Amino acid sequence: MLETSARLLRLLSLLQIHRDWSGADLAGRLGVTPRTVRRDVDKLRSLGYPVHASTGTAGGYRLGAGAALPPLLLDDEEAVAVAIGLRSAALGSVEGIAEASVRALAKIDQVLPSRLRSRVEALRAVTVTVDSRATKVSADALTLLAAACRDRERVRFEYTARAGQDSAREAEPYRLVHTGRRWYLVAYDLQRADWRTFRVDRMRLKTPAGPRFAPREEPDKDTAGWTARRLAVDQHPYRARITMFASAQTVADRIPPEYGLVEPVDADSCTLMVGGDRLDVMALYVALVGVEFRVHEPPELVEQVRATAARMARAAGAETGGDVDGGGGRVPAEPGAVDAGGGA
Amino acid sequence: MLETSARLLRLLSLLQIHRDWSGADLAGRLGVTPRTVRRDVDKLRSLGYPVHASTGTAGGYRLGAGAALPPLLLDDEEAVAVAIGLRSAALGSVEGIAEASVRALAKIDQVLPSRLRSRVEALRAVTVTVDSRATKVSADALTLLAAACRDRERVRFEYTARAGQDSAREAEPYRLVHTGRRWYLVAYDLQRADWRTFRVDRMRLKTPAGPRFAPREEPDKDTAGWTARRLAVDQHPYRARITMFASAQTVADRIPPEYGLVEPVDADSCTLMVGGDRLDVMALYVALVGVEFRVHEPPELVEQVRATAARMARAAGAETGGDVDGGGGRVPAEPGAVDAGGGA
DNA sequence: CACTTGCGGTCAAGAACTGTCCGCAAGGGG
DNA sequence: CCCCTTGCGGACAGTTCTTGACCGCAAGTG
Repeated sequence: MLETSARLLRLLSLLQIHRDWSGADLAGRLGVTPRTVRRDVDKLRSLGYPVHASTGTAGGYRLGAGAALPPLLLDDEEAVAVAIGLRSAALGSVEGIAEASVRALAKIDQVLPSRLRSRVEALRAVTVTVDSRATKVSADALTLLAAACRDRERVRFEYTARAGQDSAREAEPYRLVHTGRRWYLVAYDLQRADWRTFRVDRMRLKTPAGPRFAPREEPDKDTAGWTARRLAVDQHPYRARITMFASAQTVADRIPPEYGLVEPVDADSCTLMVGGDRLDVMALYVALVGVEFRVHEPPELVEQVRATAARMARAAGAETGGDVDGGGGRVPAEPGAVDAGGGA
Repeated sequence: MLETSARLLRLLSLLQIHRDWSGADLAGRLGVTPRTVRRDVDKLRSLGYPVHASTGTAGGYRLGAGAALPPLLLDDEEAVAVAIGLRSAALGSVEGIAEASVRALAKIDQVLPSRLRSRVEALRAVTVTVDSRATKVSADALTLLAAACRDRERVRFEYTARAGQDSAREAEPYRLVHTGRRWYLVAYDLQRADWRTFRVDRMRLKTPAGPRFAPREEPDKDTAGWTARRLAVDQHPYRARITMFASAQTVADRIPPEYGLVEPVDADSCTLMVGGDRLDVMALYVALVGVEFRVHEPPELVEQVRATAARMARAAGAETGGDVDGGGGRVPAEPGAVDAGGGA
């Protein structure tokens, strides 16, 4: 019944706009009996959304934090705010979430009602880019490229090579990589018949996008991904080599794929290569993986981890906000290196 | 059938992560026959989500931009990006969406899985506030207050008055208002037994939140809202008075409620009072309402509107990105004022 | 022209949904 | 302590919807 499915969505949205609802309230809003509301709540629960309920005078239903983010139901204002927020995040003001921002932006951009689009556009027009060091890349170009990667559509563009000469290119885009200052596109260049990375700020996209392409089988299992990660690591001012005392699979599952290169050592440990612009950020990120680790280089990062650990120790007993489980495992000693646990 | 509703949600999410899907693909993913997929697509359509379809070799289904934003299904990375983006937007880096950002933040905060919470927290920790002029208000406090307003929960806090003396307060929170530099809470003060506005940066919230309260009936229909808007207008460096040639209801429907005061004049026109920090932003916002208007004051804004209009004229023929419909209506002449149309 | 893809009608079996009725459990206030 | 409110869930019966299977049709693409 369409009625039923729609009601589930509405129930989810009601639970998001308000925190406490009585069964009777919900029943009224949804136009069904309280019994049916109870059944619907059960359905949501069995779908994995944690709906908490409490009895008594102050009782009611409330949506809690679960294993997965439920579908987010935003009103117009909120949608505009999200779009704007993502746009600024994508342009690099905040480190480490740029790629994800662009992906989310492409997602919301696809479905944003046009009446809201004009509002976003207007706000964009008056928003100045704060960080003048950042190379000038438009959020629009990034959104287009992200969508092209996602939908496997060829892109055509003019490209200005390092030497200065322009050329017309056509390529199959695979990944978008952000390296703190610049954006790169990892793509298969059709003229050159090989994998290439292009600096987005040197590209001038032609519209419309080209036809769809079938994902190319890559010479080494994951050329595009590997190139992207390699690039992400290499282009940063700091490059770190860290041993993580957990399986490569475990570590890879817990970090954003563009963030670093994971290479297995044995069943219980692996090497993580990451790049970053700021040591403090890198230290926290690595600690967040939640397994035991040891930093080998650079020395600055070793020192940073030491200092952070000390600061945390001084804040002794304070809630550290982490819910990651510390991975167990042996932690061999090595002079000059820092051993650190998870849960930071 | 729970199966059916869940499938609808999954279908919606599939359509969001990719742009073109063939019916057979979707059928495979969802574990049903293509015929059922067609039926499900029909259901989505009748729920208001515009699913476009095209026939032929390159055909398939695609989710388009519709009247309302569909439930947004974000993966972990994207959720973190959204949370971070909203946080920075809420703290005032972008004008005009701060309140909405806080509301959206409260919404996502309620359901954010804890494993993501720690990531957000870590990023927050390393993100420096760029705008040093902004008074120091934590996003956490704003989120808490927004949730308290939404859920109608009393708040208890220490408040430092202008003169400097502290006092313990308990209040029923109604609105959160952002004025470019500062955040204010409009609330009913239980000790004083009257409406008050508190500067958020002078509040020190106590946890946990107090009991829920029944919304107070207000002496004048919408005291809290009116106070909030009044505050929003008054606290800005620029205050504008504008006649809009449309009914007060129409105008009120098209602008964010905190943005300005709308007062009816007659059936076809009304007065809009708005405050702002930047003239260009104000000009765009007013133009975005999409009805004919005339700016009376301040003179700077009159000039700004004039200049913007000229710039747009020079960009003649270019797409202006607006899809708002120009409201018809008479536009009386008045010396020294600027007449401007909608659709800018 | 051949092929792919989406569209929608019809049918019958089966499954799910809903409202109604019931008693039970748990929290909060008087 | 009692009473009220609120959520929980079993049972039942009638209604409704869902699903897969089959069909022919329409519309892009090469």
